[in-house]
Amino acid sequence: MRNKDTTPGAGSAELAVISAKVIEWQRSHGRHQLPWQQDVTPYKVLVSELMLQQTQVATVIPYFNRWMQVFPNAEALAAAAEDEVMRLWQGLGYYARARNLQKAARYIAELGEFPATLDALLQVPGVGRYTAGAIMSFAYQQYGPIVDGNVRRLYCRLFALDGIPNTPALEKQLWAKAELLTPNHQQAHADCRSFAQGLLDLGATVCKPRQPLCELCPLAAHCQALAQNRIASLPNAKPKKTVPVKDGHFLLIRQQQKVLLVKRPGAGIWPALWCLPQPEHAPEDAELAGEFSHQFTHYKLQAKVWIAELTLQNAEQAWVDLSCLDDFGLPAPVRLYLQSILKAG
DNA sequence: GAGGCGTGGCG
DNA sequence: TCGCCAAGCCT
Repeated sequence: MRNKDTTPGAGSAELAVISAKVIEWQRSHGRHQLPWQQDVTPYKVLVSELMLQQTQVATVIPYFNRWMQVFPNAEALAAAAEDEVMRLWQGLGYYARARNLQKAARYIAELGEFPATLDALLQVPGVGRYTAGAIMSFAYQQYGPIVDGNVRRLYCRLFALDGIPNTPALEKQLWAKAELLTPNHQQAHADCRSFAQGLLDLGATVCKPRQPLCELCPLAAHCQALAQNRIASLPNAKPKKTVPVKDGHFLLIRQQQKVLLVKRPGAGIWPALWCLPQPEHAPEDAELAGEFSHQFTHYKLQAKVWIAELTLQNAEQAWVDLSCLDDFGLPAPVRLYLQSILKAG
């Protein structure tokens, strides 16, 4: 019996048409948002993809350019001091990425060659399933399925997937679609890079979270959510969780224009960054120097800064002139607070 | 496998 | 002001 696919909108022939349309759209409409996509190297893709995790392109660009000036290759990064790595990453957030990136550079330098298969890339620190696929697609122009926030939204609409976001069940469906839809470099004329870039750009500029531009979408004829008039309700809303408020205390220990900073531990919040000392509780009989608050993804920090005298600090420490803060990697809100002191005189 | 992990932009 | 979102990964 002939193998005939009767599934509406999900046949392998239609999948091939869809991926071809993504590539064609990318070639004619796609933007080259990333200036380093000329002259691609695996190291550049690794650096940019780590920086781009949960971070928008416009934010990453200046960080990437500075990074490549200082650490032009994996060997330079492998040999760098941790403080310099953190200084260049400061302000970008999710600081474990910076530490992972240096671990990755050391791993690759030790390996002697850049990993070039999905399985080998997954062994690299900081590289997960998405990043491995992105490196295969962008750096090697080979088969590399990707599922990120853009692709998630696009596939949920295109295939009318109405699972609950952030659940293994939906993730499994999404990756299954990605593996089917992603072109293979063993096929003739496969343009794996344009497909991956096309997916990301379509998600970012057409299949947007709010007010998607379906009239401009090259996949509109294949979109099940559009056909079912469910564009506005797919993907399903993420279950929302209330973020707790936490109190935090910081010590301002000054000698004229210098403040005492301590290096934070390598795990938890703000790993390996320099920061004002943080006691468990507010010191007794201390004068309040100031306050600030900071909104994290998972909680809100209400911080009080207390004027204090020099005491023994159980951490690496440094006296830092307020005019030299750029020499250290600091948490963004702490940097803001210290800059306000400098401004006030 | 659920939760921790930053920061900035935008409606 | 507030909530959502962003080229996710690790434990």
